[in-house]
Amino acid sequence: MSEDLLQDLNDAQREAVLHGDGPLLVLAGAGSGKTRVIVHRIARLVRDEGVIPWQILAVTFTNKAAGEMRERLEALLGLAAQELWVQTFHAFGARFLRREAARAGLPPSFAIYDTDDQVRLVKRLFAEMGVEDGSPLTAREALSRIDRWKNAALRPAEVEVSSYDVEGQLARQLYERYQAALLRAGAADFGDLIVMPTRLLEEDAALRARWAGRFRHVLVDEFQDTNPAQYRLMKALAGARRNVCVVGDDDQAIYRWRGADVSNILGFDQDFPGTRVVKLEQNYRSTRTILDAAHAVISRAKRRREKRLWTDRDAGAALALLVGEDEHAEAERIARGVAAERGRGTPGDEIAVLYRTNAQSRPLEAALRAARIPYVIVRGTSFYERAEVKDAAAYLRLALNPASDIDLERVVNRPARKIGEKTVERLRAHATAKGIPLYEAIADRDAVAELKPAARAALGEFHDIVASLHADVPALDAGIAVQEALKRSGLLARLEEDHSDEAVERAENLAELVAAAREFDEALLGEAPPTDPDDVRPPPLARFLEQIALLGEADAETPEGRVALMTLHAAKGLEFEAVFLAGLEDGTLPYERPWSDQTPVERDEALDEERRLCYVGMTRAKARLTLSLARRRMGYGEGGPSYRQMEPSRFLRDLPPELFGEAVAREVRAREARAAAPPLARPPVVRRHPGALEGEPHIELDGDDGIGPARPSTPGPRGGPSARGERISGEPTVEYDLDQRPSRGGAPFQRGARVRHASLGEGIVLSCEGAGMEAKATVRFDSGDRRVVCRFLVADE
DNA sequence: CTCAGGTAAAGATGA
DNA sequence: TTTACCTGAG
Repeated sequence: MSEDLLQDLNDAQREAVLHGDGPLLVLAGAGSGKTRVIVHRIARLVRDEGVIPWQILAVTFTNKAAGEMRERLEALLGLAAQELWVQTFHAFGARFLRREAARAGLPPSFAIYDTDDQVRLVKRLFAEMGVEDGSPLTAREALSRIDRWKNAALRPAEVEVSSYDVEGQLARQLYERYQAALLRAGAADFGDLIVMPTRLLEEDAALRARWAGRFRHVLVDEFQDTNPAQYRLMKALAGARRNVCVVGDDDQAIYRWRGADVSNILGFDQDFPGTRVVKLEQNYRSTRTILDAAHAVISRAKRRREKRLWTDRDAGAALALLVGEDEHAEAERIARGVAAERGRGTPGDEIAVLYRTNAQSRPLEAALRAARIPYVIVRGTSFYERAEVKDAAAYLRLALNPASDIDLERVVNRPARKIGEKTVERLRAHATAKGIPLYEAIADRDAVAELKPAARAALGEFHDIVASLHADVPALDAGIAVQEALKRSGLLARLEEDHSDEAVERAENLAELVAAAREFDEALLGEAPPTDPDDVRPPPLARFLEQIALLGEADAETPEGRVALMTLHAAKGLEFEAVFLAGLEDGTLPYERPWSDQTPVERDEALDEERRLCYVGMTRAKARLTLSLARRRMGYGEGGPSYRQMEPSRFLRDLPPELFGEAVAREVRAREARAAAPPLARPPVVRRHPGALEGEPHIELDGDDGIGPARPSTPGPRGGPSARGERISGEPTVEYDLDQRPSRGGAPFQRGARVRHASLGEGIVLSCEGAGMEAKATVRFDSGDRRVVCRFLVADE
């Protein structure tokens, strides 16, 4: 029976799949078939061990991972897979709390507040507490402290802050009020979805017995990313049976900033004595070259479990490196590289462009669009973050729970009903004094007595809308509920009056929301009735709203044929034939905040995490990996945006030159020899490697490339076509123009040169004085003539 | 008191 | 570029 489940597994994988009861730690390197092991293990438990699907809990961190796991389980188990508890930690927490809402002091239809809601709530509370806007503790900072406490599963009363830590004291006070306000509004934040179940289980033995009793097996994916609260939750659920299987890789721990604690994985076997440890070190994804490169980067991390992935695949293609003068030139080269990749027949959805920060996506998008390459930006959320969609969601949440003040404040004047800040403020004063929600205050004669008749009328109208939604909508299917909310609130009508492009787009988004809700309803129809007697399922609308809060984009799949653009964080768990990793510069990757005040230890830890992030990115590539960097990048200095000279990433310097191919290695050796002697002025060298094919891995650089010994670089503006090694179609593709760089000093821009400025746009240089960093140019922009420091200008082609 | 339009400032990762 | 605050018109 289980034969087919064990086929095509290596020994280590088979050991993990076949492991019986008791704790199991699977250390699974990138591309080692980790998901396969979890999926096959679950399938085996159900098929061969007779474990009932709803007795198995498998938690992941991302919706993507949960979705993939569920899909593969459905393929193996069919309908039986539906009742498996396969979901993210947070989705599990929400599901748990819906059932145990009363114990947590929440209504079963509690809303889940996102970061935006949290910030608005904190600002409100700060105002109540008399904390000024310019306080040293911003709302976001305060929330990040609260978040940290929640990651440690601390309740407000348990938080200890030194009496000298004034901001900490304030944050602690805020935490108390914040939590009370959430409860009053009948809402939970992301942290609560973990903390509340954890604490309820830990403190109530009967409850724990019930839940730990029902889950005969608990599996945790991406275990390296668990925070202490999640760890305790897992432990409580595993109970005395201790059938817990955790799978992870400390080299891929990239969520330390979210409170993840690698010691959960490093110390697991101590916390669960008798743990069986299985290591998966054979990689099935990447070529040897890619693995060697990734290892060169990760092996220099300060704190890690020693291990090395191996493969029986060939060395494969050499790494490629692209160097651009600035982020636009870098993006152009990447676009050309992507085009070449497609030219050799790689489907678009097997190509990814990865970067550290979302801000890097803009020039990449522009370049891909210019090259007519279809792409898609993969982001956790975006659709549900749109203002109009959030407005609609706020009406729906009010329909379920009118006491949610944050939602009410959001939409009380949307669409505009002439209810302004002042009106709300007065209303709030009454609500606070009487201890009632805003919704009730609106219906309270005393509260609205002093308002102007116009405001009173507008509020009354709004109250009627919410009241009617509250009366009619909660039991309806999600699709109809959304439609009703859009209609009765007037959101859609107002947009349809307006024929601007923006309004049309917003209306389309709302239509999209209705469609998503209908789809959701249809998916529910396909649900088999629960065989689990304890399974209580909330009504469709509540479930839809929960999905919105937890899932972000309903469909995270890359549309067919499109090149995927995403952050390194979003790339975890994915794989592509060809990967372009952009921005390999110190400051970008590793990312570094120039003003950060970290201790040396914190710096080391942060750098290690950047290293792991780089490792994650590199190991996404199956066959070809291209690295790229920009010599300078637009950033923010004092006095607005300006170009920063970037040094090649230290991670690049960790890579052995041979990985870029023999030609590069030879060149680097030659340069090393030359570096011993003082460099003389030499004419630009352009070497072409005969016989290389179009689209082959290649390297384009002009001087300090990060491979081999560093050489002092010339500060000051660069640019102009001379520095942008042109690649001529059909020509050989390995190019170096090692010593080509603009002359030192002199006016950096010729009269008549086309230039671009970050905020002023394109222009033509009229005159230019000074030299180097201090040079100033008079430029004719569309908006008029301006004198600008050349540093802020880029040569435009 | 609301609203629209302008200006200054921003600076990372996600459930 | 986008977003948050500010200012003046209605």
